Amino acid sequence: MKRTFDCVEFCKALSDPTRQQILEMLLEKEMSVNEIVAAFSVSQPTISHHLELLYQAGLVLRRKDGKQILYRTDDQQVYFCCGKLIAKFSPADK
Amino acid sequence: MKRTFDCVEFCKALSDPTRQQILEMLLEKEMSVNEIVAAFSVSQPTISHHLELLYQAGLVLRRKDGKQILYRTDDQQVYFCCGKLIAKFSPADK
DNA sequence: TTTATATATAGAAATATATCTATATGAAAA
DNA sequence: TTTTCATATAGATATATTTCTATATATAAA
Repeated sequence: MKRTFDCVEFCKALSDPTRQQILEMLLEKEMSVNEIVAAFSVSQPTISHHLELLYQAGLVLRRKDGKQILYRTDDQQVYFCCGKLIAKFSPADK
Repeated sequence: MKRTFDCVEFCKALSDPTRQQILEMLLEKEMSVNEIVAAFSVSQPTISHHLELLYQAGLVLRRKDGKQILYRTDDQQVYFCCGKLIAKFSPADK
């Protein structure tokens, strides 16, 4: 599977507490936007904005299911990115 | 060695290209502020600001040497933080 | 001591980000 | 079809971040 990696984009995607929580939630289960909204105290457009950002960074996957859009964390990609991060800043890997 | 870890603060510290470059440079060698400034095209106060941010995040160490302040990456801490990040978002660790 | 050098801090300006309300879009149900 | 529901987009606002210039501080050299 071909993957791209932009280390700054990856870290920016994780540099907000709401996005980190979303990503963590979506590790466990696929959820619709409304379900995610229900778990936070910010508006639906704000959640959609965070989801779009995570999607652009390649950290979540999404699919349409009727009226809903279901999101889930791309845990393989997240793992891949964490590996790249370690490789960049801990090359010796003590 | 006791360490603290704030996953959002860690990612924020890495969410800027200049700071990532600084951190990478300081993996290899200890450098004074002026030496770091010389490697970039931004002002000395801007570099000092980034260094302070990295320092507050615990990612660099510093010591005084005469008139100069020498900075270096705390590679143990960076490695520790990367580990925490993986643990948070890739708990299964496939 | 005065002067020069290295770094930090203060304050302002420009840019980016997070958030909101209002509305558009698109799909399913009535 | 029309209505309803789920999500996205547009546009505005508030806040945070990055950057600058000017200046303070602290150390070493003259």
